[in-house]
Amino acid sequence: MKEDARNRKGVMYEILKKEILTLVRRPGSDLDETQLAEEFSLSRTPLREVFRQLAGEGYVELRENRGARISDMSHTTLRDFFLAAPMIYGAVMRLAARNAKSAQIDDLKATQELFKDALHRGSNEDRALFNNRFHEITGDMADNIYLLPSFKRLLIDHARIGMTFYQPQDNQMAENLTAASAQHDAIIMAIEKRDEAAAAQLATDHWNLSRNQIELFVMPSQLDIPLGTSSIKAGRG
Amino acid sequence: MKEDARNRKGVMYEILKKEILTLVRRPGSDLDETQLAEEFSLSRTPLREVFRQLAGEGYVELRENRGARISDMSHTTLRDFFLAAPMIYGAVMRLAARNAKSAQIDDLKATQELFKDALHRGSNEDRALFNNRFHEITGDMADNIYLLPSFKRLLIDHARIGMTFYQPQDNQMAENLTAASAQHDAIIMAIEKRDEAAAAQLATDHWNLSRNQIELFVMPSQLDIPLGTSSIKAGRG
DNA sequence: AAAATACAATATGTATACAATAAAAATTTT
DNA sequence: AAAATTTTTATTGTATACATATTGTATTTT
Repeated sequence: MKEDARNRKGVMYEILKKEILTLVRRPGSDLDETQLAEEFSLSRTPLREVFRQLAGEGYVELRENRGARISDMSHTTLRDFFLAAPMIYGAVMRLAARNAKSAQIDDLKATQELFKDALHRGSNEDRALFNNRFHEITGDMADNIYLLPSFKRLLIDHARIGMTFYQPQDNQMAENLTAASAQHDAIIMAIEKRDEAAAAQLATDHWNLSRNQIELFVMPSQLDIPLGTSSIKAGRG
Repeated sequence: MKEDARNRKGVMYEILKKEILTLVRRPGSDLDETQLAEEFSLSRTPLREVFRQLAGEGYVELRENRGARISDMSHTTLRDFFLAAPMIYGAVMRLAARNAKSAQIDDLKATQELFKDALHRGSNEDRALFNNRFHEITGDMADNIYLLPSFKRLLIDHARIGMTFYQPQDNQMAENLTAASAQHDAIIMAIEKRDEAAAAQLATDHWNLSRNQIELFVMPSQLDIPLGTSSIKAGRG
């Protein structure tokens, strides 16, 4: 952690973000001002400013006179997420194909390589973080300040949902990760070709894959018990 | 301004928001910490926290070591706005029709009455603020945390664009305001009937009306000069 | 005189002390 | 002993003093 000694505030901001995205800090858990101030060698004043910024971006929730906590994930989270994500992300991808600058495309390719590397190494944290970065870049490419706030909010929970549901336990899950990586490659190509329709379609495909992955996780082994048991699948409706 | 004497921070937050929405504070203008601290009888510490919160919501922009300023409106603002608004607002309206609680519908009706009253009185500020409140309520009705960030960001500039372009100078503009009010009534009805398709269609209609209004403003009098002059309309493409 | 440097003034960022509020513990009352 | 009240402790919020960075002005150098 040889970051600039003067920029402790920015360091804390980045570390907290990463810890939230990778579920090192659990949704709903409290943030202790005094303890964090100690940990990052910062006084409470700049620390509280970081809290407010993170709150504005959706990482944490602030409660008057009662401290900050990591943004919670409720039972409606998945439903709300998959309701909004395809639309927002479809729009972002379409605009990314329209507006991407070549430097951004280079950045996207480099990030995809890091993502693949994390896949090989089997590092869940890095995979989630580079995947997050990959999508953030597409957001920047789209270059529309009105879409970005929701898109970034989606990416936070996308990472956290991914950390929860993408723990390759069986063959099918591992294959899905490979498929996701292939989709990234296809996304890069569509953007490079300025093929808006293809980009928008790939966004949809990407979410469908996510949804399938989650269903695999929620319904793991198919116990094959014929009658009288409540189905987990039904419980999600 | 008989707000709670202890809650000066919240008062400042609300006042700044209103002043930004109504263009009392111009886009791009600086916020002086010392002066505002004086004005609201607050020390710089809580003041800066409010800045960061407003920045998170898109009202102001923070620049390191260089103070805060009101979020700017650039030449691409209108284009970006009308690109994103119909989609986001269409989705919000559809969900509002699906999920609205009856207390929220009552709130919406009450706000619409205040909006109409402001129209009659000819108060541009109140019209913009109650229109803003009207749409905020539809956002709450939609009840999807992933759509809200972009929706709220849109509403900020919707209010500011409205303050710029809805200054009834001629008959056509005044008629458009009446039409907007009628659309609000229709929106309330669609939501109350849980007619999602109608609600989504009204969202589209509402933006088309806005776009027409802006064209009226940008091309005011039709000077009728035949040749050799550059068209303002072309300049916007 | 123009450019570059050094200095002064202003504004922003951080630390700390104190005040207000909420939570926990101990005491009193029933 | 259970409930209610008071007291204590911990945590959050605010003010102020100080440190650092930026901007504008004056001085020096070419």
